[in-house]
Amino acid sequence: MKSIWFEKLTKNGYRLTGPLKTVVEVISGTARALTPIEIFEIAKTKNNKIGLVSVYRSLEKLEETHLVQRVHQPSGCQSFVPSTDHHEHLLLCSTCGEVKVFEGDELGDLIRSISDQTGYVITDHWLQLFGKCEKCQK
Amino acid sequence: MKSIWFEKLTKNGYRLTGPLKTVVEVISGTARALTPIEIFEIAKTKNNKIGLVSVYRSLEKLEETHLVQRVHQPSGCQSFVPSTDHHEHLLLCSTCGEVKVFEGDELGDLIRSISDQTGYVITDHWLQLFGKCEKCQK
DNA sequence: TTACTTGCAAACGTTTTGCACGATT
DNA sequence: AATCGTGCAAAACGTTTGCAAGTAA
Repeated sequence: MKSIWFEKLTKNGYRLTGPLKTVVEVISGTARALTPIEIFEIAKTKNNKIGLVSVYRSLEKLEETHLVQRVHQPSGCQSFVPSTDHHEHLLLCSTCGEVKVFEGDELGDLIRSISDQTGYVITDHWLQLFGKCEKCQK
Repeated sequence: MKSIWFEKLTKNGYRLTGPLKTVVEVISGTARALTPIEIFEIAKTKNNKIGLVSVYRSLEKLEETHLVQRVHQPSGCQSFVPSTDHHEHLLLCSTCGEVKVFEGDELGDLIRSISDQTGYVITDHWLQLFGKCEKCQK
């Protein structure tokens, strides 16, 4: 997984430096949405020279390369999760922060109907589900 | 409309002060999502003594009373729109920021199926559409 | 060798807090 | 009269920027 990330980053013209590789390691290997500061804390255990600024700059590059995306939650909108090429939606555990991805929504009819009613040209949509994962139900 | 807002705020134990009333006037009378600073700027034209801090504190009360809600957009998550009692979704114009509200999503089947697949208890969902309003299409 | 990236420090913009004064109930 | 809300100033917070030094290509 990491090597695909590295390849895409290189293809986008970014240099594969220590800090960027560390951030990739941290984010690509987690199931939870992480904030820049959480990423920084974990990254420091792998590379104690890394600066918080590099985490922000790495996130910019990863977002630009569509390898990560920002997650919006009632509690805040600073955290990031790995992203994929295809259109997808998120299912978030409100308790532990675990994130699952799903596809296959049947929003076509709804979108067409809202578009007809409002005259809007609809270009994008966000769908997110919130709940409790199996572990956190106990 | 404003008087209903005042009533609900009073019922929640809040005092009807000048700044709060001004913020209600501003938000209840707009079709656009407004940031605290935008609200402050408009509020000053109606009450030049109002402070930005009061805008923040009024928004807290209005959110607590479920009269406004925060809007999440790719460009940021600081703006607010009037809210209603019933479950609803937003349609946003990415160009002018106009917000329309709609109900009646048919997400039940999808939610049940995702719940079965993942073992999550799903408690809430967000659905937002982005597009261009009729004016901004020209 | 060149140009991108780094870490640090400082700047920035938004939001929150402490406090004495003022206003609502 | 009691308590809640105000405005101001200062602090806190997350994020961005400028810069000289370091490093990948």
